[in-house]
Amino acid sequence: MSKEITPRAQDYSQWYNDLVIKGSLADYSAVRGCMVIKPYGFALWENMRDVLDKMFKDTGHQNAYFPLFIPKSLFEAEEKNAEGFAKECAVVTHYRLKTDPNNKGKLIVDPEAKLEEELVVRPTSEAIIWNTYKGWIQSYRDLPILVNQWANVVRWEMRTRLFLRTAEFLWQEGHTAHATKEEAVIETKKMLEVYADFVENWMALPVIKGVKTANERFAGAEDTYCIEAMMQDGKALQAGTSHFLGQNFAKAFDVKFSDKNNNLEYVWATSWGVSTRLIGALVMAHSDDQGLVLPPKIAPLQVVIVPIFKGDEQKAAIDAKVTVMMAELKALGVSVKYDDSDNARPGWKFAEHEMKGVPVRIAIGARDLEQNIVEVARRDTKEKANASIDGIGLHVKHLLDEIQQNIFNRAKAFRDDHITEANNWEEFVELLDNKTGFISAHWDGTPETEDKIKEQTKATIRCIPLDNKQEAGTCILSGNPSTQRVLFARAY
RNA sequence: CGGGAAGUGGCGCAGGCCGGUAGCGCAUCUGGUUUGGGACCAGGGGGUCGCAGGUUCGAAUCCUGUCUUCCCGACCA
Repeated sequence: MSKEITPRAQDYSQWYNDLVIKGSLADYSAVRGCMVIKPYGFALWENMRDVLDKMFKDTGHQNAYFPLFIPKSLFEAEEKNAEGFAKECAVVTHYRLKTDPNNKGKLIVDPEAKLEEELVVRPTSEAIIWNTYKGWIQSYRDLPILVNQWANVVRWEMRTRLFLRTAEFLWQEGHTAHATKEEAVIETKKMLEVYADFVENWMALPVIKGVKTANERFAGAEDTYCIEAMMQDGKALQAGTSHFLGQNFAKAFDVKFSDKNNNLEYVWATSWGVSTRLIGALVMAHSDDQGLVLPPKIAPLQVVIVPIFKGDEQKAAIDAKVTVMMAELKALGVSVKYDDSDNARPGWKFAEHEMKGVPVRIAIGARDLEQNIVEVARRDTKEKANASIDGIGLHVKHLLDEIQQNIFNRAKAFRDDHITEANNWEEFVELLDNKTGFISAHWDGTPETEDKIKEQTKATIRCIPLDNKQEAGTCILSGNPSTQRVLFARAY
């Protein structure tokens, strides 16, 4: 099997596909736009999910599960939300197949089994959840409701890409209900912070926290907060969103509560989500031409040990040492695998584990045993160094921390180096054409201007950064006055 | 959905124009030698050529339809 990866410089898209497939994260399937997540990729997702799930629970949320199908009449209740997703909904219209009388052994949809009402396969769950919340909420004492769901959703995209945009994807969606606007806004921002914390400190991916413009806002939201990450080709990738939904869904589904003064009020809402798309972000942000580079804190496997030996005697001596090292590493909470399979030679194993992004590789051979050392190779820099077997556990544990930090620093340095200010239209266009990355520029605040810029350059406003510096300026396109810079980029 | 490319043993490809019953490399299996950056020798197994029709004595090859994938757009997390 060819294991060569297309170099980034040659074809960035192909490089990405190669990483996902040859790194054993996922595979194409027989289903249009849908991928198979392979065990290694799913282990990565499980690690991410577990950390996030704990963070949600630590902030007071509980998990629940709502139906995959949403009756069309419920789905259309919140008009903007429905409109926003209408173009990409899969719809169930029948509930039965039957054998084809004209074609033996084949099945056809039974025309007599047409549903009274079509079912929309959820592209997001606000509708079914708010329809449910109506029954849960009568009094201010029932609030807040802090619920999260881990689920799959379907969005029938025109063009799909592994992890970045698939017709079906896995995600979590938090849906909360509150008595006051203030509380809902606080919740929205809190969850944005949780996402930023997770993506930066676990995935080692620096993000910019911000607010979306009206054009880029979630359908049905009053405000969409987001974290934006930069990929190695300079394009932006929305890594997570947290929406303040106002009372839109409460009004659409008639969810009211009695407050302390016995006034009937509409409930305030938020929703927030991250998806398997984060895996795509991870791959594109850190990896290189040799394969994946995974942050130790969420890597399915942190350390691999490769023996190098001639004959059974040497193997036995190495095995004995490795057993001790493995115990030491495991006691420190490090995940480690001893790759002593006999069907591949060391060089092949080295390449294979680099491809899969295992953060640390330990090689141990007969001549190392004599000196009581091993060769420790780190994936992020590909540096190799000898280390004493005594105290190897702590040494590796510290190295994993260092790798985690280094991957983050590297990504952050790249990102900071690729955010450039543009002060007029010529500079803006020049930067887009000649330097990849984000552009910080003044904008007059109107959707019309934003649309025109998108039309002419394919660049969109990724966000208005939170805590943005206020400064007087003029819009790069219209020349109208502006009070702050916003971030533009071409995006995934 | 528009433009381009592609689908042939597990993977990567050749063959196709000019129809005659499928080949190469890697992987795999057996035996042996090997093992400090993707080993070598010898022998073996595995494919109704994406799917469905059609033309023909005969189709991987020609025709029609269809599905899927990749790249570039429009749409989007």
